[in-house]
Amino acid sequence: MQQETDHQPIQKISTPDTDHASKKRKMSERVVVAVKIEENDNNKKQQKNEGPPSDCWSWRKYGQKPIKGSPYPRGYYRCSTSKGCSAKKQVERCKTDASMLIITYTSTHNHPGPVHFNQKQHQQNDGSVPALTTDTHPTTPKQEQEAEMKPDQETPVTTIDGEDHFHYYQSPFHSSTPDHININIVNQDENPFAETLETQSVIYNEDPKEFSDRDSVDFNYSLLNSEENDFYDELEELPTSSFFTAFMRRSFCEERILVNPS
DNA sequence: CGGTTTTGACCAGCGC
DNA sequence: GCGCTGGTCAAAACCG
Repeated sequence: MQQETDHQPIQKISTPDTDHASKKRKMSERVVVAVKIEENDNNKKQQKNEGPPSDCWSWRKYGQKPIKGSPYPRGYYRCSTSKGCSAKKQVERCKTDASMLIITYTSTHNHPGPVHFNQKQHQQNDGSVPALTTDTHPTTPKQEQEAEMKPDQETPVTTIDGEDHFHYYQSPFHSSTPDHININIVNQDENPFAETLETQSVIYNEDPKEFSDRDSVDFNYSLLNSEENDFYDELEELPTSSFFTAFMRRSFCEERILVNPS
C-alpha cells in the first residue's frame, strides 16, 4: 500500500551496512534484549499475549504477527513519545523459553529521552548516574503504565508502596516481576534465539540479591560491559554503533538502580 | 475525545 | 517466477 508515505524505511537510520542496508529485512541497527521474567502466575497473561516490558519510552503497538516456528506472536511497537520518532521495537517470547521475552530495538529515538530517570536517580543514587538525557518532559507515567498492558496482573510499579518515586527506579524493561527480571542484551542482526539466549542467561541470570550485595551500580555496569564484550567476541562481530552504546548505557544505568528495593 | 490496541490486508524481500 | 514470510498500514474498536 502506501507504506512508504510518511513512514520512513527502517534502514534510514541504519548504520552503513554496505549493500545490504538497502534491503528491507536487512536491518543493520538492531539491539536484541532478552528479558527473563519470573515463572509465576504473573506470567499468565503474558503467555496469552506478551505484555511488553516498558522502558523509559512510551510505545504504541502498530501490529502483531504470528511468527513461523514460534507459538507466540511478535508485537510491533513504535515510539509514541515523539511523533517523528522512528524508533521501533519488536516484542516476542522466546520459543524455547516462554519466560524469556525477546525485545528487538530498531532505529534510534530522534528526541531526548525522559528525564525522570536521571533526576530521580540523582536524588537516590548520590548523583552517580551519568547524564544521559536532557528532556524536560518525559514520557508520562500514565503512558508507561499503559504500555505495561494488563495492569490487573502486572502490578504497576508506581503503586508499589504507593510511592510514585519508585516508578522511575524500575528497570526500563520491567515486567510483572521487576525485581526478578534478568536482562540480557544480544546485539545481533540475525536470529537472537537458540544458543545466544542460553549463553546470555547463564551470564546474567543472577539473583538480584547478589547484585545488591555487591556494589550495585558500577558492578552491574562493569559486569555487563566486560561480559558483553566477551560474549560478542564469541559471536560474529557486529559494528557496535553509538546507538548500541547509548542503549547499553541508558538501559543499565536505569536497571542498576533498582535491584532490590526491599 | 484523544490516544492506544486489535486485526485483516497489503507490500516487498528472500529462498527455491 | 512463485510462494512464503516478515513488516507495516489503516480502519474499527476500545479505554481512560
